[in-house]
Amino acid sequence: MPKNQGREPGHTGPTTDLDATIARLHRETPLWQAFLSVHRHIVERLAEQMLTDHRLPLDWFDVLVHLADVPGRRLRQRELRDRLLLSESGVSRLLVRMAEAGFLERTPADDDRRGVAVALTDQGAAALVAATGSHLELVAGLFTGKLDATEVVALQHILAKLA
Amino acid sequence: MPKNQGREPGHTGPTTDLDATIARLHRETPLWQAFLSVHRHIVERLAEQMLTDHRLPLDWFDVLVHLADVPGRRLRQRELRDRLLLSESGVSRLLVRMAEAGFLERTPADDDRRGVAVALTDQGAAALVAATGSHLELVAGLFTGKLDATEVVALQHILAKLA
DNA sequence: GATAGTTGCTTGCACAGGCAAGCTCAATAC
DNA sequence: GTATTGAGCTTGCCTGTGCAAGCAACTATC
Repeated sequence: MPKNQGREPGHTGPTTDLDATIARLHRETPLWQAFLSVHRHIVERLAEQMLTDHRLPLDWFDVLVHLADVPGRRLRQRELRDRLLLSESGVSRLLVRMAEAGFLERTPADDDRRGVAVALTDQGAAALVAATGSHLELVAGLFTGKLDATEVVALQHILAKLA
Repeated sequence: MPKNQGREPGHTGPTTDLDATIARLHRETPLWQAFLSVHRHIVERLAEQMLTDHRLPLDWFDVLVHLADVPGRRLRQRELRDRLLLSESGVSRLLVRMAEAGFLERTPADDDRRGVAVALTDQGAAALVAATGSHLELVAGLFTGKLDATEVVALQHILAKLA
């Protein structure tokens, strides 16, 4: 690997800056890179499995979970937006698609006539119930299950500090 | 919170299934949810900072890092594809855009005339050098720096088991 | 209560990504 | 050699997302 090509020793130039930058990256990011890598691979597998086994995009599953998790199985669109970390338009169109597919119902909110209330349908609930089992199995297989009790506790602690 | 509405006690139906599903989700996913949440928030902040402070999408920065990290600052397109976890077409168009912006050069590979070799330009190297400092600071601020030495080791260990 | 500002949502536009089809070149079989 | 298969990359089409503009309804101030 040619370093500092065609430079007298001691000379400082752009190539040297670059080498220093690379060195810093090597020193300071492996942990973060590992975190990213683990995340990517698990999410990829979860999404793939959800889609092939249940014909359900993982995002849709997430929406179903959030809806089911709330009293009355019903949320304002705005609230979903917060939980999903999606843009307003993104949520809007996502929910339209899911409503067209029959997983939820969009009705005008009763207390605010601009607003839209999103309610889980029976079909949505059924899809959620059907998909959850194998999803949790895979989460366990790829994540939780790979760690022993001590590590789980440690990770809980660490993630709490990072949140 | 109304549960089991309009059902005699002991009856088992869809609502009960749903409740059981929710209960499982509550029991089995909080760790995974925490992981997802931490990942999302950090990535969001890193991407935002990279874009506003350096007019550089985080994906582009990643490409620059991978290119700079390799002897000769040059990679086959196929190799980048592996490291970036992107589809072939995705990489192709991403690299075209970055080449148009002057960050890298796409030339035919010398050993394989179908292939494309991607080489870091001086401008690309300069952009990387300029952006890395504040990026690493933010990574430290949001991630590594929030953990003490023991936790770092623990997390390394955990991520290695998950990889 | 009118007026101004804000909030919740939708829509037009632009852009990035995946898939599948296509093209060129390489490798292998014969 | 020729033929077949496959690898590396690009392009057309479709989908999904964000941004900004727009609209309707709510709130606050006067």
